[in-house]
Amino acid sequence: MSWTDERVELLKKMWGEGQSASQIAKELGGVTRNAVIGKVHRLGLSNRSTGAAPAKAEAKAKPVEAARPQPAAKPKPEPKPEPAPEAKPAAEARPSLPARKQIIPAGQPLPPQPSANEISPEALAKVSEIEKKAKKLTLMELTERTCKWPVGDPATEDFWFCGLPVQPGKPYCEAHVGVAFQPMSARRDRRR
DNA sequence: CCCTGATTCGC
DNA sequence: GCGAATCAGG
Repeated sequence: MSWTDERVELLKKMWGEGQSASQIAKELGGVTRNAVIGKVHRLGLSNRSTGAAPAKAEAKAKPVEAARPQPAAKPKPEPKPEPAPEAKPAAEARPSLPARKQIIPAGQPLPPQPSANEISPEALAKVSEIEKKAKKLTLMELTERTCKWPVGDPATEDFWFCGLPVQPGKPYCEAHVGVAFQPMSARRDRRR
């Protein structure tokens, strides 16, 4: 794979959004995170900071990158528009709702979320506890080693994945493994 | 150990 | 220019 215009563009975009090099590499495909980082540096956009530079000791006297040969064929005069958020489909008109009410759908509410059942009270407590510490990852941010336990209502903005370190070999973190994999013995409750 | 970006240097 | 290897952290 080579750095085509499109790929470079995506790279710039994602890097600007604060995505990690490895995430960008995965998205692009055919490149490693090293390649991404290398390209980032070559493009001269390694510094993500906006003015307030960290206390890094710069030994090299690097003036300012400026003269970029641009053959007036690119309708993109602006170097950096701004890290605008992704386009949202709908669901706006929510400037700020600090005291948002609990949205409890009627009938069969949420998708089968194994919790909410009668599992080990301890396990449940554990879950509700760690969910506060969850990293709240988005779907794209999940990796092989991040807990993929969904939290919240997918139809809402209050939806994210746990994201804590997974239990080796499992798709979930320790706490969520606890509620995900029931020995199916604690559920002899048949009559209802 | 998992991850992050930074740098070097042979290609 | 490219990116694997390596370095230096968290």
